[in-house]
Amino acid sequence: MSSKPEPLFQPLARDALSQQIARMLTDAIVSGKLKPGDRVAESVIAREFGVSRAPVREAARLLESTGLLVSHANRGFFVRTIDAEDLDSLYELRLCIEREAAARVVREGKVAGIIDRLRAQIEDMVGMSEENQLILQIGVDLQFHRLIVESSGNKRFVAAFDKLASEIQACTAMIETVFDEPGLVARNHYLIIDALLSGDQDEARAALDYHIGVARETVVGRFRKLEAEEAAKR
Amino acid sequence: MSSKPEPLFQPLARDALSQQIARMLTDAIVSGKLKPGDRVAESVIAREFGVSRAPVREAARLLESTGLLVSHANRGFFVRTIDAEDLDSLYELRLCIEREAAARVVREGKVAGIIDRLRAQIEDMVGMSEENQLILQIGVDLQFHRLIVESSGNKRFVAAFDKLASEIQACTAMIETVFDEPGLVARNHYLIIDALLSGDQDEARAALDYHIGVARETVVGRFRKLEAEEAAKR
DNA sequence: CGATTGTCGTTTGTCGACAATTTCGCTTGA
DNA sequence: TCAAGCGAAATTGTCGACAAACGACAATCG
Repeated sequence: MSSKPEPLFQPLARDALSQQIARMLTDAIVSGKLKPGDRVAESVIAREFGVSRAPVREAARLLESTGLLVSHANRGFFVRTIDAEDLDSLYELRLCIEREAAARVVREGKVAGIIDRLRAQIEDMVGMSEENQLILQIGVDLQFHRLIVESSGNKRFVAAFDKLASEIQACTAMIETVFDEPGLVARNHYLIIDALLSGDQDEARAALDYHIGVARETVVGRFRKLEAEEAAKR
Repeated sequence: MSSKPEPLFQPLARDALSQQIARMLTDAIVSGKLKPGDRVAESVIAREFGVSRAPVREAARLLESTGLLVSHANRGFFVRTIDAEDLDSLYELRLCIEREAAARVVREGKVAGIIDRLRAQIEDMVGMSEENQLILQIGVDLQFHRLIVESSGNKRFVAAFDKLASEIQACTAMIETVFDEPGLVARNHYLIIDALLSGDQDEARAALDYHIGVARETVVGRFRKLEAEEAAKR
């Protein structure tokens, strides 16, 4: 017999049901299958998955802590509605974290270790952009930024970023085709790479100020427009 | 009859068991009755409160999302252990948020509206410091900073700050008598007020850089020392 | 006809029980 | 003596059930 038998099967996903359900729900929200304001009734979800309400409840509480769901006492869970102002706050916080993370990456000379992966992710983005895979592109985009945050070495930055990212992803996915020119946003990430490579902390900060500022204006602006249309409708 | 009937009763506090339990547990942790690494078994807590495990479980999940507890699959909840490096990350994130919040408070001219409350809180701190009510003083200290964050108008800042604050409170409470001179730390807050009143964003940022920097060095330094002692012991 | 009250269905909050998993003391064998 | 293995006890993950709370609509009263 082989001393190290090639594993015939993957260990099957045995994390708690609640975790699997949380993932499913997250996907449904960030991909827009569940829309802001939609009710997420424990009993309904439980029936659909064929499980009891307990794990669903836990999954919901988990998503509540990440901000994707909100709960009203005795009335259950709803997909978080988010207004332009709130989204703007979100971007402001994201900016705080990401610029300092980038500064730290530069300060501690960790750019070289991630530069290849960053480049690869930009390529991925460009590709997806050309195929109009907007939602996937947003995912990779956030991965790119996450990688910077991650290699700052500050675990709290990462945790906070992740929390924001899922919400930003959900919001950005809501507004189809935000961006004018295919691949433009993707390629703009090269400016960040340049700034990181410059070795100047302030330049790194400025690059992110600019980059996130553009995204912020675009997405928030779009949101305000949607809100205005919505308000005019009634 | 009065057109707008003066409400005769306050809505009575009827929050769920889980919320009450969460509060109790939080108190126990930040006051140091539960120490980092301690096991928090659902069944034990449930027995003590005389309730079933469900609300305890939910309370625990709530505290997990605030970072006070951690859960290991199939092994339950434990009071979060925190090392000096992690605490340092915590302070770094806190600094990011708070300095930008302060800058925004200055930028939007909201200083006047809170200055009285800020002063009152410093007085409270001084009083508690003189009575050696360290834990209470820490609470008011964080309230002071929270007030600044809150009046930045950025709800995300507040949410993130709250999450950090509970952990910082727990950690600071662990190390008795961190501070040399009674009332010194409390009175140092006047420097922040001065900076806010100066109307200069950068000055506000600098004041918080300094203030939080001192706290960071003190608390983290103390933590490192504790860790070293702990390591030497074995 | 409008406002208040009663009722009903649905959903959450909580419970006690069972199955699955981990932990720990004990035995066993080298 | 000590390590590995086994089994009982304790603990978590999940379940189905019940009671309380909520929202909506019908019934009642002015």
